[in-house]
Amino acid sequence: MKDYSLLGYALLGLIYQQPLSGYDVKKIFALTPMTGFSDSPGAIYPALRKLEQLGFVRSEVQQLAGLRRRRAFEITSKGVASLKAWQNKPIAEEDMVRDMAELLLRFAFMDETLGEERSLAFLQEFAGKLSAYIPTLRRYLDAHASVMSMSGRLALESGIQEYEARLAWAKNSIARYRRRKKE
Amino acid sequence: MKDYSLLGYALLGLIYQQPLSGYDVKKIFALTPMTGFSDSPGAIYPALRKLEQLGFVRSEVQQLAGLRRRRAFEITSKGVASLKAWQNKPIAEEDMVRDMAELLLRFAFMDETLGEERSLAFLQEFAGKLSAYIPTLRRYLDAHASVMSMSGRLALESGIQEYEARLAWAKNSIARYRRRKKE
DNA sequence: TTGCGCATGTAACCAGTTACATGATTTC
DNA sequence: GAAATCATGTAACTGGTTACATGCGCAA
Repeated sequence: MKDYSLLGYALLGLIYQQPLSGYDVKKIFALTPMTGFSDSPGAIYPALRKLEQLGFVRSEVQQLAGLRRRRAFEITSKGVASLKAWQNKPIAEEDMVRDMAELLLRFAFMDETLGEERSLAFLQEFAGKLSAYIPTLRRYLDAHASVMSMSGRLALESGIQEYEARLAWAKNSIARYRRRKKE
Repeated sequence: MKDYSLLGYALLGLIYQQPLSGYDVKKIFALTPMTGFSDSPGAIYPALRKLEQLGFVRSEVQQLAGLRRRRAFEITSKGVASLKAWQNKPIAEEDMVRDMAELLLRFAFMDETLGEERSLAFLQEFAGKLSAYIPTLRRYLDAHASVMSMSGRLALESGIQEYEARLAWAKNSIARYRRRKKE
């Protein structure tokens, strides 16, 4: 139930959707926009083992006719509970600063695990935190712009605009969930 | 000259601007938007040591009247060369996928180290790579949207919009450098 | 005189990287 | 029968995390 690595939760989220082998995961990380995660076996196989030791997944070696043997992992009820708990955590300011990717990952599987109602609530919380955080960055920039180089100012500006883009995205996404609810 | 950790280059960039102690660095990481870097001593002091072993910085213990002793680090010519080489590397597609933060960090100190002309060229390269990369993500989304949950689609959409925001930023920044050149 | 901020460090642990290693099956 | 792909693993290393540990100087 404790904090676990981002990779661990990504695996849990994927395996929640359907049982997967290490190689399946490798392909997903290599070929879909879930890049950012390494597709190296040295990352994936030990992480799956770890999840198994924790009792979050169980595995079974399959020897299907004509196919190579593969070890398929499926999520356990304990794993589901851990995944949901992680997704349900309140959003900390820290997460926004250090780990935007984690927040997006928490959200990515949320419809499936917690339902659309909860996804909407998550977005509202997210938008609220962003609205509070962005002005602190703007204030910093305004106060220090005069002593920064142009590239330094622009780099900071880029960071701020990233947050603004996320906020716009969140608002738009909220609207989409609301529209869907009405239908 | 080899690849070194992001933290290492961040330290090099900061120390390039002015000599710093470990505690100075800690404050910067804690109090400025250079968050994302841990301000824990267990991260900072060993990293500074490592840079010193590599010959990229040198340090000196200062005992100023009335003040606690502090070890101040300053960059060496070898450190400057390493910093510039890192900033000058061509932008790889991989960097865009895995390490946007690294690209922004390379740019953040660029005016000071390489000059505005080079900063402009970097932005042009960056914008070019983004323009090529974004459509591949869009195509993936279009092809797979029908089998994804709403939260899944939106999470991917969020990633794409982040890249679009960076591209808009880069174009706008290019215009700013150009305007400045004319003046 | 207590406690806070300055200031520097070490040690145990852990996750991920790179590289190595193996072997079956399918395709050309 | 060679090469590509499927498929799973291990081992050495490294960088960062958390937690611990120390001690000075200043202000209340």
